[in-house]
Amino acid sequence: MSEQSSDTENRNFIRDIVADDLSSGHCKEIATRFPPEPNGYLHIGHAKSICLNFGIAQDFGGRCHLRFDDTNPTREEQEYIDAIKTDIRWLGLDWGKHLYYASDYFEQLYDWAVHLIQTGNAYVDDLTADEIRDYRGTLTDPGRNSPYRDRPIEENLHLFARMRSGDFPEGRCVLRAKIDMASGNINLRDPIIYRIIHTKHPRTASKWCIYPTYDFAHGQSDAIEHISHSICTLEFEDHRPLYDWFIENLPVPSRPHQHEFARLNLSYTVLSKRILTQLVRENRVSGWDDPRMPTLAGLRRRGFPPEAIRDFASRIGVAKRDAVVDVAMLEHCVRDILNQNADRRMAVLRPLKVIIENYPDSQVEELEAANNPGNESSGTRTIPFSRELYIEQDDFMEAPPKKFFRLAPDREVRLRYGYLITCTNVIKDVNGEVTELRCTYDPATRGGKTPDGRKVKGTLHWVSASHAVDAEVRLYEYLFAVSEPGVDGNLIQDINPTSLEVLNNCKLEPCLVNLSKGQTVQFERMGYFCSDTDSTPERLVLNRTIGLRDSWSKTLGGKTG
RNA sequence: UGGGGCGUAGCCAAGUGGUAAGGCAACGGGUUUUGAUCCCGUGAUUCCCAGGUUCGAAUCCUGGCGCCCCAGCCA
Repeated sequence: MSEQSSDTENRNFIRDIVADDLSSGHCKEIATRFPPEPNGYLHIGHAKSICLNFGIAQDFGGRCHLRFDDTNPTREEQEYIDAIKTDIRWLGLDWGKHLYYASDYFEQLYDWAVHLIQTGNAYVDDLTADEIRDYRGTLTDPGRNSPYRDRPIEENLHLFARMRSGDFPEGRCVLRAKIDMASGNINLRDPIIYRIIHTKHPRTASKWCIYPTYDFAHGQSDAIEHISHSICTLEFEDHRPLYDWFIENLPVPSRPHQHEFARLNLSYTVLSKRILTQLVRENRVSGWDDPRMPTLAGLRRRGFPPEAIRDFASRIGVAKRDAVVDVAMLEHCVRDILNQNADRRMAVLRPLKVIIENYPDSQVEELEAANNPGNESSGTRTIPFSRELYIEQDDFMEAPPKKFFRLAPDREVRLRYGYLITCTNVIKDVNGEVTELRCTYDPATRGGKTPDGRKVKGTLHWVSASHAVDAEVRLYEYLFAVSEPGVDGNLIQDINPTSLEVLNNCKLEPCLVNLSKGQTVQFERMGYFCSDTDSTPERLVLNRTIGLRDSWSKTLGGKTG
């Protein structure tokens, strides 16, 4: 029953197809695959596909392969292969022993190409790239047959063997499937299936100088691995007839089927490997793992929990219509997980000195604070309280507007887990900037309690000045300033110039010196933060993973901190 | 003007002839030692449009309209 209800929750048209294929006996075992090309880092759009493919395998008792689609050595690198494996594991999915490479099948693929030649279904074409384009026709005009289309089989066999042995320079000739130059589907107009590339391959080194194209490699690799459901994105929809044509014309060991779904688009972000690569190459971000990047490496460094990304993937669903998911959905998933799991701490990002004038000069109290008030089992910690503190600059206003219930002259607020304090004096510099606050505290309110039942609207976070740990904190906003970057043509102009703000004078609660890598905590009232990879024991560097929801800034009129 | 897809609330998304699920966002209200969390409440007389079939249509039929993808020796 519970299995059924979870199936219902995750239900989508592809899972329905899988379920039908299983119940109709159409297939006995489910096998899916995630087939990245190692030419860039994985992003959250890939996460959607990963969760879909691995999720189906998990829920239907099947398996999911990780297969690198490494058929073009001019673009692919070992670095990407390693990064992709790291990212999938981090996401929490496991290919077990099923790690494959399309390049594992080069010999078999070559034999099948020969088979196509022998059956009169492929030929070596000497036309140049320009000529091939010209002969291909247009969307509305049919193509024309290449003059080399009817070469004798023996000649094709001989030429193809010479292509393999390196007799020709790149571009000299290609192997083409012989299908239909007049097809309305351009993919069927004698698609190229092998081309000459004299580039060292990350895995096969210099063994090959001809490489199969995606169309020729993908379906056959699926067949070799006995993939039952080959799930890909919509742009491959009109490749399906070609996918099927190869399967039908080759003695492959199984009969896989391709199914297409809509790729993920996210507001305020770009999920195009080409553009992400450009951002990295042009140093518009610090790298593939820049915390503003939608890459899994970036999200990880930013402090997004993998569970949140998986939850997001299941919430957005899978369908065939083009859609732009609101990034707020992702943020909700992140906050949801972090709210449950992140320990609470206090940190002042923009410090304002507060002196408690009636607090004994050398006294220090250790006050107890809950690590997570919503989760008793997370325990408590202790925080030092002393005469000199820091509070957030935004938490004081000399002339507060209505509904501002933080600190102001002659006002009383609660210091969380500390005491109630009242502001008695405001110290300013020559420019009139507030530099320090003088306050008094009520000794009867230790721990922030009000034994007399008095109501205090404002509760502020704070940190003891002499005990505070200094840190740099990096605040991030969307990398792009508009919800659909690039719609108006120039994507670079849509880059948000203030997507990174670095705060250098942040004051953290002492126990934060021990914040471990990969641990995300909540700074009360400020948001979720994690240690950055740049952090060292001498110089702490934290990232703001995401802020808390903030209805106060909304009432102020959209001003953000 | 060729071929392949898709149109259900601001954004996702169920629904497959029996009278429009759910989530996000937004907006009210309650609780609160985080203006957070949590809780409660508010949305489609209508499913791109127009006809038709039917007792009954988002679902079937016909005709429009709109959007996306395809002319790499990329994937």
